[in-house]
Amino acid sequence: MTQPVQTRTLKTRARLLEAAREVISETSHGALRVEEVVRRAGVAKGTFFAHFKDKDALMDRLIGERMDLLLNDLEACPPPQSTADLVRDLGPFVAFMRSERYVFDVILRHSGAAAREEIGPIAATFERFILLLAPKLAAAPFRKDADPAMLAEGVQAFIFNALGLSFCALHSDDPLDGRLEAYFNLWLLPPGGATA
Amino acid sequence: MTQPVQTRTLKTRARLLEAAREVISETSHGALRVEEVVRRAGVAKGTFFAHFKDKDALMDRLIGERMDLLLNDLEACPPPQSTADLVRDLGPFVAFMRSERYVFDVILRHSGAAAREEIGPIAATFERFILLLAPKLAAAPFRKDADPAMLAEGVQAFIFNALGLSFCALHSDDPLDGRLEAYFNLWLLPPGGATA
DNA sequence: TCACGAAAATGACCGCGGTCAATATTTATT
DNA sequence: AATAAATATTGACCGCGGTCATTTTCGTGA
Repeated sequence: MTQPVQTRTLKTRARLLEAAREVISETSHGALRVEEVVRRAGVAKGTFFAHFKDKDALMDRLIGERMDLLLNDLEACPPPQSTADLVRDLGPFVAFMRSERYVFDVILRHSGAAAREEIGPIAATFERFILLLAPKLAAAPFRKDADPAMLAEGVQAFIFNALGLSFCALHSDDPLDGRLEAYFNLWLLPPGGATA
Repeated sequence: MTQPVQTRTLKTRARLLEAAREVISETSHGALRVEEVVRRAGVAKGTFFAHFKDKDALMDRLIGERMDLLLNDLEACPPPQSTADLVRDLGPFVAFMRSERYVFDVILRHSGAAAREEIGPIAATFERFILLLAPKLAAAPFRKDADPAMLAEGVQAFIFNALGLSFCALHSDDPLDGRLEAYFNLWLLPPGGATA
């Protein structure tokens, strides 16, 4: 978990990560078993926990790296011209977060920094999310009376809220998108706009 | 978990719940072990799972009932005259949610209905939260251009967000309250108010 | 009061995450 | 090259949530 010195360490860790990615690609995040990962990596169970504090730490890393890739795409988008644009641009990112209930749970658990010490990959991703979204919101035709970073934090909060509510009865995406857009309209647009 | 018929069933369930409350009051929610609960209740382990789908279901019920009591107090409050008032009135409710990391996690996991079928106690509490808060917000000197229920949902979202962020570095309550008030100012007040 | 079907309780058992003292391997030192 | 110190690996073991075939208890009708 700290910085390794021996090449052996790097090799082992890489094998563990590769095995984990393999398992996930064949099944799902929620179906991953540490015992299966170490079996594929050809190491003992204890070795896993010498490299990752716990199973959650592995998930933090794997899910974090996936989210980071999706943020690259978001970063490449031009500033949205409407809340509908914003919802669309956020689509893949949100889709991954709701791809599995287990994934969403892990993300929730790590969205705030887990401890003072080290900021985990998922928490870092959300920091990046704010940093990346704020200037886009500032460049968009949205309200100008608020700190863009704060507006971005609100967007994040509404995404979490909508996801939390959506993980139940409904499975089609439309109600989620609609709900998000309604929130964003109230949060981002100046009053007198398209709000009810 | 469904409606029991025999009085024996009621007795056993009541003993399990009482034992669980006892354990929690002596230790914490996170420290509760099913084996300890059944030991105190004087029943076998399997009996527990005949009464509760899993440990989470027990927690859903116990935490839900605590939240419900706190909502009674919130209900008794007059409409807030400012966002600072609102933050103060929400205080006990929020304090319980952040009393333990484990409690917050359970609440997050159950804040949306777990399944189409039955709405759990915690999810029901949040429905009540919206229903209860909306008219108060409508009666408060806040923005009038939005559905009060939606404003209440936003308040909920910001609470979750602030809590998620607060569960890490800081332990004093001031930054949480301050953060909440800042969110509420932007979300609830008409522009041109006290916002930056 | 006895018998019998239904509901409840039992506890041995399993899966899986996580631990740790013992062992093996690498690196540093002379 | 030999030795010691540091680091990585091992796998038997534990804790605890959850299962299920079996047994016990309860309600009901003859």
